[in-house]
Amino acid sequence: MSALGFEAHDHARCVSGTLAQAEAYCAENKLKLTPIRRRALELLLAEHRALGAYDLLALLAKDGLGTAPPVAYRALDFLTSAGFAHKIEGLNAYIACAHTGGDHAPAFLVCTECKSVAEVGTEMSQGRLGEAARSAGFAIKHTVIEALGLCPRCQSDATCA
Amino acid sequence: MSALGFEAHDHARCVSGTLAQAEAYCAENKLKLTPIRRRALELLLAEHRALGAYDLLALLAKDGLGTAPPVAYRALDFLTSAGFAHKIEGLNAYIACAHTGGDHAPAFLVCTECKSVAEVGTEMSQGRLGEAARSAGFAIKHTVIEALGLCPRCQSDATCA
DNA sequence: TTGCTAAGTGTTATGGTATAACATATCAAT
DNA sequence: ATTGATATGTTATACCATAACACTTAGCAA
Repeated sequence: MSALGFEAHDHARCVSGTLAQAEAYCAENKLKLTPIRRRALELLLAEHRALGAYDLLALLAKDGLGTAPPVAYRALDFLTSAGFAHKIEGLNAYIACAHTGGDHAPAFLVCTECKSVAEVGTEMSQGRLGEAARSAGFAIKHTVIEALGLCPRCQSDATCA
Repeated sequence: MSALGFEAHDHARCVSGTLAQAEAYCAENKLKLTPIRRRALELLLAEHRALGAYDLLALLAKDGLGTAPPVAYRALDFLTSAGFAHKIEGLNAYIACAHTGGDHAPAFLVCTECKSVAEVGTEMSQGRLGEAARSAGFAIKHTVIEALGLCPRCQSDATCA
């Protein structure tokens, strides 16, 4: 799967591969990838687009893994803390991470039409934001960097509609 | 008022000056800065930090300017469309704009403790996001660029606590 | 002036997002 | 086996946002 994220790819492999990486990472780091958490990640990876917490909950419910909101939010908390998923603030939705495990400061291209997301690497201390933070004496804990718009596919759909 | 936003400044002037600019901008552009909208902007400017829609609504209610949520959201829609205010997605809150009027693609340093916000200029087509968008054929409509963390003041408070 | 249209406001109801709080269960380490 | 930490089940609630419809006001044309 390309870092740019809007291209076709072998999706089944992308899911199972990332899931395997997540398992390895958890084993190394004493994190527990419980059935709910594992399935939540699997679902996010399979959808390959940003899902709302309640969308995820509905999918988990189909598998008999829980029906109340905290089930979904706890799984998402775990996945985001572990770096397996990210919240897209511009959509109040969640996406599986394209680069398994650990802390990073990602940026996203988010299609508001089909909810597909491409993850782009950044460095927290780079760019204008980091520059501005340093000169203001501001301590960055977390960055939200998102471009909302239309992916190539949805652009063509729009022009033909 | 400095662009960096965490420094002391003559606040009464910063409020009245920006309000005057907003009035001028509306006059030029056939926009109607009605009493509710004007007061909403004034309140956001006066608070000088990010306010939730319901916080703003409570303040408007004190002035007898409305009690139901749509009152606040309509005012905020107008102010954000006109470029007089921005939504901070990371807080689901709203902040008066530091640079009156018109379209721009701002970035923010957001203190999660005291909700103060510094606005930093950016260019939509610059940086990694713009680069990535171009190479992916992605059409950016809007950017969300926020650094969440602690402002200088809240850092010192935290270390002393 | 009248009447039209577009924009703004008042209000009710509802939908969507997220968490607090507490009871219960599981598991690893002694 | 006991303990302590972590995970889960469940209820209730808080917070964020908008749909829909009635009514009013402002601007404009006939």
